[in-house]
Amino acid sequence: MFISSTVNSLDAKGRVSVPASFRTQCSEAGFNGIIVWPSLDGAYLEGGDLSLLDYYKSALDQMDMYDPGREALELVIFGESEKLNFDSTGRVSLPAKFRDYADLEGQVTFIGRGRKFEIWNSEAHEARKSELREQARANRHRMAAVPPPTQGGGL
Amino acid sequence: MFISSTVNSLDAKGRVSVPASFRTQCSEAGFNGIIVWPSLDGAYLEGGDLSLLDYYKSALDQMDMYDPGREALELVIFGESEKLNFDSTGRVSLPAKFRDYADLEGQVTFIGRGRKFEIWNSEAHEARKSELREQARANRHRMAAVPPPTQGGGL
DNA sequence: AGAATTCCCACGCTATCCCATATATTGTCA
DNA sequence: TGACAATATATGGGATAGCGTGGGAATTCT
Repeated sequence: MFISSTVNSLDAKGRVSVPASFRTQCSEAGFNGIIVWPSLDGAYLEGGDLSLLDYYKSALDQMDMYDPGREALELVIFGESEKLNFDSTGRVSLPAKFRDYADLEGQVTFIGRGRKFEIWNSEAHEARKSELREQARANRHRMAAVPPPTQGGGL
Repeated sequence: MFISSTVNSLDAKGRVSVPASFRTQCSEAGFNGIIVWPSLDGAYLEGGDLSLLDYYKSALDQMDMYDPGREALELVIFGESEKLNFDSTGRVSLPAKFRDYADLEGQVTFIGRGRKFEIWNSEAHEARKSELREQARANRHRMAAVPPPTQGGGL
């Protein structure tokens, strides 16, 4: 599971160290790197290990082969993702299109989210943090109402 | 799996470099090249590796042998496909009928879709991108909750 | 022969690899 | 407990190999 937050710095070549705990997590999944894609919900990136794509593939294979919804999902999930290998010191280099999309430069924050994680411009993430806490506070009572987690979870 | 998108340029001779990650994928499937055919859904090409044809064959074998729909599908899928070999630098040369069909010249975009990939005129693909994301957003909740994949995951 | 296709080599750019240094964390022993 | 050593982690920069691209030579087809 991806937990905790870390802020690391993006260097001039577009490289950033992936937090060590995330790295071991990913390598155990069979690929020495991470899968990254631009979020559908805002100006930040999402990432995970290889098993996440297998998971999506299984889910999509259950939909009709020419369902337009399936086609759109495949194009976005697979078409906009990148496999980024770790170098010998545990960094990945983020393609320019991703840096632009999420406005990344200088400090970058990795935030664990269980099955996946998010990558934010550190300032932007700080800015939304208090709002996030309020929202969590308002919703905390709903937690008891839901069944225990099933495997998986949405995009 | 075919993931990520790349834009490469089509030269005066009708040649285009296949993205390196797609190439290794295809070669591992046993044929040093790609399978390409005009899409049934629009002015673009679809492609994949050798295993994709097996996949379609299995799917078609589940239909009634003399179902006219099956005959049509077989004729289109197998009849319109071409096997395109890589040259020593990893390019294929797209036949004129394909370039015309998909209006390809100048910049060309390869988009991974998991089991297969699409080849678009780059401008045309850029134009549909935002709509695609919206559609994916609207459909993502339809992805079934499946148990995590066992291992590997075949295609 | 002419046209088109395929093969082959050469260039430039970029991403990747590798080593060196800085910072933080853990461990060991007096 | 405190100081020092040893390990793990993060960062910076130079060297290198891989990839995409263009163009010429060889081959095939008509």
